[in-house]
Amino acid sequence: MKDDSTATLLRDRGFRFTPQRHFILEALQNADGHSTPEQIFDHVRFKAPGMSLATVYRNLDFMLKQGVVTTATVQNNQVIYELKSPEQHHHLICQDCNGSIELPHELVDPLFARIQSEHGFKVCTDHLVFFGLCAECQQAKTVAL
Amino acid sequence: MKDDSTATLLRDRGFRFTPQRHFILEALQNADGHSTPEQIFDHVRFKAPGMSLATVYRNLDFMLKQGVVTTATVQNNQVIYELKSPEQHHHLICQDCNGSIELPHELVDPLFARIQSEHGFKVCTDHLVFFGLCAECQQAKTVAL
DNA sequence: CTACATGCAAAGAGTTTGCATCCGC
DNA sequence: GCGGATGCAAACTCTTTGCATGTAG
Repeated sequence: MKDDSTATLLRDRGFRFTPQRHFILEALQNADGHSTPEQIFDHVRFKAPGMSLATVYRNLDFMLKQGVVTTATVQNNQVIYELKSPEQHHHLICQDCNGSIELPHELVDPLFARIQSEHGFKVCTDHLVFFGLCAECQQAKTVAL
Repeated sequence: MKDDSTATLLRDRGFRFTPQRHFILEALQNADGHSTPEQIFDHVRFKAPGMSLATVYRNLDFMLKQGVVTTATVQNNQVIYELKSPEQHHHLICQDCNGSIELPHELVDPLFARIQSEHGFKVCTDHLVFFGLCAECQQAKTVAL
């Protein structure tokens, strides 16, 4: 359970580990990869009816500051959250089936290195999301034509 | 003037080339790289007082559909627009000085190729924006410490 | 003259905030 | 019991939409 370590972490810093925070973390664990605040709220509302959407927003922001979650802004102007994991990675999201694939940072790093060497620019975005078509959906598209 | 060709394009398709559209294109040309709807509105309001923000939104959307402009969603959850240019490129935006650098697609393409070969995933995002620190601001940061 | 466009204002979606109350530690 | 956290509702920002009017071609 990711919960326990996070609970300890927060308490050590003088914060509390409330049921609400527990359910939010749970939602993030269940959604493999990425969740919008709305999706998290849907999960959480089911577990703890009466819980407020404002609490979801406040806690996502709070956990972001505490380094428990990361965020990425994606195409359709939505913010997604995910649990921060030890190895840095990114996501490929299929615009047809909405499935998500993890992309290890090793593939992206050469690009960032070239940007640094050729433009002197240090990329700070630590979580990228690329939209496109997964193998199955590409296939489906080709067949359909 | 980019205007002329766009005017012809739109008219050929049965649309009009209004002064408002002219000013919006002008704003996009002046802002080298990227503009938010708000920034475009600021430019345009100066040239044509009385012009509506709704018109800016409507026309950005319209020109996106017509293939005259492209869009990208960036970090702080803002949408930026830019004139579609013949060679595909991306942007590096400095989070300190807000300056922008063009990144040719050639640098990004190897990554997309690897994503395709290793994950069978075809990336469809055609305009990326990476946030980070430009050379000068990195320097400034280092000195400051 | 006829559709396409515009301006205005109101409506929507998504997110933040103030304040009284609650509850983890 | 204290100070952080929550719920509720109102406020705020960004964007879209309906409708009457204007205007490019």
